[in-house]
Amino acid sequence: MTTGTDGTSTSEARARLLDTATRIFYAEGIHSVGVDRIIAEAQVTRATLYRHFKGKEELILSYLQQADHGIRGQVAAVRAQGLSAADTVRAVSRGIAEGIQSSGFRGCAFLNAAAEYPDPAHPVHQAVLAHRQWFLETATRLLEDAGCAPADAAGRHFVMLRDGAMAAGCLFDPTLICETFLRGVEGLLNTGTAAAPEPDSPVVPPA
Amino acid sequence: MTTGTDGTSTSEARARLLDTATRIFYAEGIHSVGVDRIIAEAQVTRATLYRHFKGKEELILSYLQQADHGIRGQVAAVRAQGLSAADTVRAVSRGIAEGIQSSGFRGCAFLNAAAEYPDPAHPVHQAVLAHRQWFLETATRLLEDAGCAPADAAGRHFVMLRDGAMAAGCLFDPTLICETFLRGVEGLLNTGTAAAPEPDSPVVPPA
DNA sequence: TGGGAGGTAGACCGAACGTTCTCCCTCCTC
DNA sequence: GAGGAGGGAGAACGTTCGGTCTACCTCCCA
Repeated sequence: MTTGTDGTSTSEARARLLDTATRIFYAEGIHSVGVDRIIAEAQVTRATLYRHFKGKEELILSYLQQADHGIRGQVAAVRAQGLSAADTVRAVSRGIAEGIQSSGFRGCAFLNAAAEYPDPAHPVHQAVLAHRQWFLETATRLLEDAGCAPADAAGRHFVMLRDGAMAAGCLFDPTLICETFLRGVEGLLNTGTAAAPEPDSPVVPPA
Repeated sequence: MTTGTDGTSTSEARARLLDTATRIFYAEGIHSVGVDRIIAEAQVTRATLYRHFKGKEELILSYLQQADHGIRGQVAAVRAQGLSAADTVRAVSRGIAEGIQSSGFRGCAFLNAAAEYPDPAHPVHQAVLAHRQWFLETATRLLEDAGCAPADAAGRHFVMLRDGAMAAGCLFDPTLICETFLRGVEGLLNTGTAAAPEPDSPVVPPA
């Protein structure tokens, strides 16, 4: 077994295992898929699975880690284009929209995983939180550069639109979802952020 | 066994079973909860479960049906107050925000169920779609009455904000989520809907 | 010329899964 | 007072679950 720069082991069988797990977990969910399915479709034996992963949970975490790397790479690629801040936001949003409209789209891997692992102490849930924290910070920074103020509110607004679009993208016409999402982003860029509430009428009711 | 007006059987044991299933399914997910857990916490025997439900799937569908009734009732109660259309939208939104901020909030029962049942042909998935169709139509009608045009786009925008808020409400500070959501709704009511895109630059990229 | 790493093949474990079954008790109603 | 429905108690069904195990093969490299 060779060892990659990040300390994770690499091998053909391991890659096949992780790719298969990614495909099936994303398409069908996590709890409903057994390791038997995965080793059968990856064409490896049980022993090989447990040679590379401590158990199913480590396979799930690797799946999410791979998804996280993919999204970070996508954002980094857009930033590397050297567009204006607002156009960078637009390009990232278009990338999200393309994902939603692509065949096999099944929602956000992280939102789906969180739905299956609600316990905040569970490693899978924490991996979701970590990814979302990064995404919120990244979005907030981009919108700040694009002149949106307050940037925190704009970033949260952007993430909320994205979450809504990703969640509904496989439950409704993806074209209309993307149209709504991209118009929402455009509105966010144009108005800076949603109007602040009047000081004497808090928008948030007491709990 | 007595029979209710809607054709479903009613009994104390059945109600205990459904309430317990609702509580556990919502809090912990569906696939990860076995019928053993439910019958133990409902303090009934296996025979009683299978006397009232054909199987676990019928219990899941009943759980979603109960949630659907609850939400429809909530909206109906708001509409019965005779507020202006815009204030009706605000009141419904405040109700959503209160739910998000309540203890034990675990996201949208329907989005969570869809994450566990991605197959569009599955009865559980179809129950989710049916609920969402009703909600979209209801929101669109309310926003149309509130003067938002085009109402379709406004309705989709509202549902997208709600989905985003519900999905993130248990993954981030609920207070901030609600603030963002309610500001977004206010912006939607004020501007009618997001700005239409320029005719020569479609917001939706080709697939 | 070894020996370790990676892999295959397949038996096996205990536990949990959803489901069905029999037996018996207690009400309520005709 | 007979009968049926609702429910309790619990054994048992076959299947699948995640995980461990032994045995053997094949490279590659020291």
